[in-house]
Amino acid sequence: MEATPPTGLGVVATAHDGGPTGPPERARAAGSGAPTLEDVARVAGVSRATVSRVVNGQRRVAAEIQAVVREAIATTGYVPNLAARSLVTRRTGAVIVVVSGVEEQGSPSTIDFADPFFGRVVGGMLRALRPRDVDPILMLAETDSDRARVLSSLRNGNADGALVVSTRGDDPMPRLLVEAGLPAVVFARPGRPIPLSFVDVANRDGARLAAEHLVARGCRHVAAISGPLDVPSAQDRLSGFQDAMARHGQAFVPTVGGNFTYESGVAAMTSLLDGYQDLDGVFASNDLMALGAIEALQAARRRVPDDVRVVGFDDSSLGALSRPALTSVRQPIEEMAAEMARILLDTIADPGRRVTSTIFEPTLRIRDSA
Amino acid sequence: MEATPPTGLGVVATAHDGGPTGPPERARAAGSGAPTLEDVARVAGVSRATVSRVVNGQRRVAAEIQAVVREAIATTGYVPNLAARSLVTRRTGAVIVVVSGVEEQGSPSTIDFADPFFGRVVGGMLRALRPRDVDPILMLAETDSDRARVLSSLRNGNADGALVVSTRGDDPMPRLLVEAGLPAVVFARPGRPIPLSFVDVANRDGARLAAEHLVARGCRHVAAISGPLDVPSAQDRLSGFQDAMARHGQAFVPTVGGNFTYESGVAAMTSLLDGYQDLDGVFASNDLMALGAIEALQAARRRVPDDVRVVGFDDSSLGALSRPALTSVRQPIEEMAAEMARILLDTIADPGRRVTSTIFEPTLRIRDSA
DNA sequence: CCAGGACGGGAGAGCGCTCTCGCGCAATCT
DNA sequence: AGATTGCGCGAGAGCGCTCTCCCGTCCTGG
Repeated sequence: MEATPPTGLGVVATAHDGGPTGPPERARAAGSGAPTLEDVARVAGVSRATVSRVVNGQRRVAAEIQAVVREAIATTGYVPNLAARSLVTRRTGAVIVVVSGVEEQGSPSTIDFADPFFGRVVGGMLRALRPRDVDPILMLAETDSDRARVLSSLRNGNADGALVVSTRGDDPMPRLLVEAGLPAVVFARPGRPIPLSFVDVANRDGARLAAEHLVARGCRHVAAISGPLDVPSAQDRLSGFQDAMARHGQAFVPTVGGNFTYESGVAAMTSLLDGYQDLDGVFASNDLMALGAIEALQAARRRVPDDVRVVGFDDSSLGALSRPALTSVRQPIEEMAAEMARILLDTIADPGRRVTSTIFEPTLRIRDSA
Repeated sequence: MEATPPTGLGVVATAHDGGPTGPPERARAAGSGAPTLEDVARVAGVSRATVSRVVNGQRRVAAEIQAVVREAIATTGYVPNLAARSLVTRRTGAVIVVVSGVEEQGSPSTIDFADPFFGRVVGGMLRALRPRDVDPILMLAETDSDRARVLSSLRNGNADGALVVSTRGDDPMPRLLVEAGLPAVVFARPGRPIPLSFVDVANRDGARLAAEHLVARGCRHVAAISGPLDVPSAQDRLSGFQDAMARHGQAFVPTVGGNFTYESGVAAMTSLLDGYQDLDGVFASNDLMALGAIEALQAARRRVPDDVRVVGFDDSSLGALSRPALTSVRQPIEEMAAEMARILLDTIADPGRRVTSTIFEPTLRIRDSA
């Protein structure tokens, strides 16, 4: 591996040792301060083009000239100006991470930044982006104007592509991106089928895992708390769970819908207890609702897991810390996010690339609640 | 819904209705697709400079010409190319959000993206940045080379400034930024005093709130679980708590140090119980440790809050969801983050601006644990 | 009635970079 | 030996934008 660009605070200037051929000019011109290609070229005694070639490692450059140029780069503390580069290459080395939600009347936003999910996704992307020297620009997309802003940023090369994390099934962002022909990858299968790459977890398999675990633990009367059914993943989790239970003899699974919040979990469980006193197992489509369900169960004097077993979905850090610790279906969020980044980068490099999807297998994280 | 730009790889063009004065040229030149200032100028029948003035609202432009230009902009679907603009203005309209940690031998990173703190900070910044059309670029800074990368990005105008969130007291990032003379604002007072703007919460006041609450609830034998004392905030929280207790007659507060993790909270509490059986109140320097303390207390058959009252610090979402729900000192993270963004933007706009610090008052969020 | 502003607009010079083109030189082929 | 190829380098043209000049026009005051 050849020496990476030296960087070094950049402040400069390892003493300029009156280079071999270098004229007695200063390494830095008067300008704004940062050394340019021109400066490096002068110090190295070559042309701008050659320095550019060395920096980008494009065409072959004689070894000795390379050495001289590299030294000149080190001497001047040169770092490429990305605006200038991107102006001509039409590549920015940046992608937009769109956190997309749909504005609601009730709450100010569907986007909950305190949700650890958010950080885990971004963290996963970062780990995959950084090695390829790509930086993520964060943008919110709640309103139409937000979405327009994302689109124009992309359209005039402010960024090379988008990684979209939606909080709702009916989010228009993915469709807009496809229509604009922009490189993008979304987290979770979009509500309507569109030609767009995505990564997802095998939601049905995760639900099956939960079902089989409850059955194995001896549960005979289980219920489900589902998410909003317009969200594909909620849909899959529910039907996957129902199917698996049917396969184990329980034809009918009492189900109440929630909206992925803690409160909705409490409410759903309460209403479930109203109609079905003999429940001994519950599957909630996410951890927050599972936690709410546990709260409602305890309020109703049902012990967890002794009387009723509860399984969640997400394996969030909340579930690990609550008591009883929550048994939950784990989706490898970080890896999924990293894969999104990889797919996007590949798509940007080769726009003709087919739309792909990668489905990750969930695992069951068994703790105390079931 | 109006017809969105017809797709096609951005190829084009709301039907050009043979504009008023427009020559029969196409609105878009052959080029790469995106319309440029030149295109707009041609359609509007004015010069590039005039269009630029309208776009940037700089000098006065005759009202009617403005109208013509605006229409031309709409017709062509023009959006400024930020790379080109930034090349000449040396402003990018982007800031770097540096999530900074220090590499450790043990764990792969001190940065925990699953921590809701992270998302809340970013969310707060976003809300303040967006109205001023500035986008955050996310960067990790764990290694020296990461830090060098942040610095060079800044130095060559890849971004205008940095918002730094450190996870450790001895983080070198703030110092490096100051030395390089780059605009930056950090979250929480830096370990060593340096001329750098920051926002923080009045940690001592928060600790006092906790102390007074415990005293008011009748606690007579309280202990503290502190964070690493090289972190200024941990230091302040502890001494603030000790001082406040002293003012209320308890001269000595048994203290055990933790490292802000759940496990360290469990360990600290366990060791505290070993030495002091009659404890009736505990203050932990963050919620995670408070939660750990509660776990240890319950394991030792102490009821919370009946036997021992526990107060945490952070008012994290975890604390709200745990049982008993955690009483905690709340710092307005989102507002603090927003303030960071504002200070940074002001500093960028006026580099001569004094270094400032804004300290936020914490409040006590009383729930069930105390 | 004419000089002096004030103001609105155009021309053009770059910002720092990449990339195509062409030239010179050495190595290879006929 | 001459002709041909190929390779490495330099020259120079922009990428799309802003901004400083400068010039023409209109308004105002002496």
